[in-house]
Amino acid sequence: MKVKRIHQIENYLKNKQEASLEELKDHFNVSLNTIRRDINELTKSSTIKKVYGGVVYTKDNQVTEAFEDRNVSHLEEKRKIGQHCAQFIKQHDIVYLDSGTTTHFVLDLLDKEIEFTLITNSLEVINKAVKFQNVTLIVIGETYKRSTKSFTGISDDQTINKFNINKAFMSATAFSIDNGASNSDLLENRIKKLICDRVQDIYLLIDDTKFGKTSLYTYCNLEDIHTIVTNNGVAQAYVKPIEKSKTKLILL
Amino acid sequence: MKVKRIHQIENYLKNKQEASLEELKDHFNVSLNTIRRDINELTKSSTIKKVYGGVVYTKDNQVTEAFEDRNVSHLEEKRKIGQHCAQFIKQHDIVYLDSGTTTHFVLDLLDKEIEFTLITNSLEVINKAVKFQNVTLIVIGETYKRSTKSFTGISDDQTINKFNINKAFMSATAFSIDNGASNSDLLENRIKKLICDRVQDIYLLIDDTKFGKTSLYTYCNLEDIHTIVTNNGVAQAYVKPIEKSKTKLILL
DNA sequence: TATATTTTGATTAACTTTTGATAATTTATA
DNA sequence: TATAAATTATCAAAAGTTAATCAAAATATA
Repeated sequence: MKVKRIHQIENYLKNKQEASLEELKDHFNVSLNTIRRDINELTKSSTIKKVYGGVVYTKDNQVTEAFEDRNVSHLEEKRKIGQHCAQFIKQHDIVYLDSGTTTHFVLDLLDKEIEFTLITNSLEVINKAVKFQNVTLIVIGETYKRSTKSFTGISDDQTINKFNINKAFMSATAFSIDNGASNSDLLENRIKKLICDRVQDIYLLIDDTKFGKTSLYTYCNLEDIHTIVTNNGVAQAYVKPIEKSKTKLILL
Repeated sequence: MKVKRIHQIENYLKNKQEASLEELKDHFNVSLNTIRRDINELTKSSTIKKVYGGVVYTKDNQVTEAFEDRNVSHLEEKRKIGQHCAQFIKQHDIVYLDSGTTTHFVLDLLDKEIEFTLITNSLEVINKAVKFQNVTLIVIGETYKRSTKSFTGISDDQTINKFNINKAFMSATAFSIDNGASNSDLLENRIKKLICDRVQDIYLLIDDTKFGKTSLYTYCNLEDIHTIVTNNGVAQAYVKPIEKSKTKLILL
């Protein structure tokens, strides 16, 4: 009985963040005394703090955007790569911005006056894009995937196929001369493939650590990529073949 | 409870941006002296600044929901209505949360442990829902509409029709006994209608100012609504007919 | 079933917060 | 600069909270 109630109290506090002892007494129909004893036990084991007259649940509830960025590797390279691509978006473009930790930076330096259509499946891109008054924002994908902060899973290919996209800014888990741009998630791969099949200019935004690797599913080959934007540090073994191809290489 | 009041003061200021000490004294029913002491504590921990005769909330760098809430009328009623509905969401429910300024509050007091599927077209709901680890989050609608912060326009009705939703928490521009729940945007109306045609239990979350009015398009009639949740202040002229109907009425 | 153990609620004394009053000081502005 | 209003500091009374004690009730164990 007691253990069960203590657990319930913990849950109650998790949701409400804070509560007075009076409130808990009424809610759990026990005496103030009992609540006190329960709270005494809880404060030992849980992240609950006692304050005069009540309790507060202390656990970092808010993870800020900046905090999330802190765990991104090669952040500054990615920022540079993304921001460099802002210049490629022109008036009346129909643009696809991929999910990932690089592509959303494209919007950071983008002129707020440009009118264009932005198609994306990335929640980070969506939240940055809503601030652009002249952007027509379209989301594709249905089911939210926490690990990539993107909406994956599309009900039918027609949803994507009806858009005439002229520029796509893509991310990738890996890139190699032979296997092109690849990633590891099947649902995401399906969207990437559908986009790349339809778009005129594919921009691949990857930092130098992605080169010479291959992930599970290829979604696009080297010859289909219009421009690769990356940071300086790519080995000559990869630079040479790209320079021989018709794909443009930008080293930042 | 001191801690609770201080927290409430902080929230109050987040919404109002600024307040005089007199105003705070009246709102929280404590002495000026106590408010002063509370403010002193708050200025240490929060982004609140003391000015002569009052306090101001200095806008923080994160995009807070509170900032957006600033211009919402009847905010406290809406918060109460939304938060009250948290209890209706149970394990394994498939829930639709409508766009609007009330419905997203449902998530504020919701148990983070409950596993359920959440379908929505509201960006505010999406951004609150991503913090729930046990929620399967599905977005419907494609094109972002700034005025309602929601995704409207769906490529085909099948997208919605494939979900078996059992509870829908709906907002409305207006509600009347004869014309039911109505709103003014055609694209939004289409989604609302599709949802209401398929869902088992329709909860209508509206503040008292919406009663006795009719907007352009009706999406749902009184007899189809399971429960109306509103604040106390609804005229008897509307309360009586609802109580006679099979629709439940909750006055907060 | 009887007995030990735990949990509970009532009581109360010790303690903390809140309050309002007063007086001295600071601040805004006419 | 004068004046009114706001602020700070201090204090003691009032109100609310806590922790300790103890007996009754519930529960577990022999």
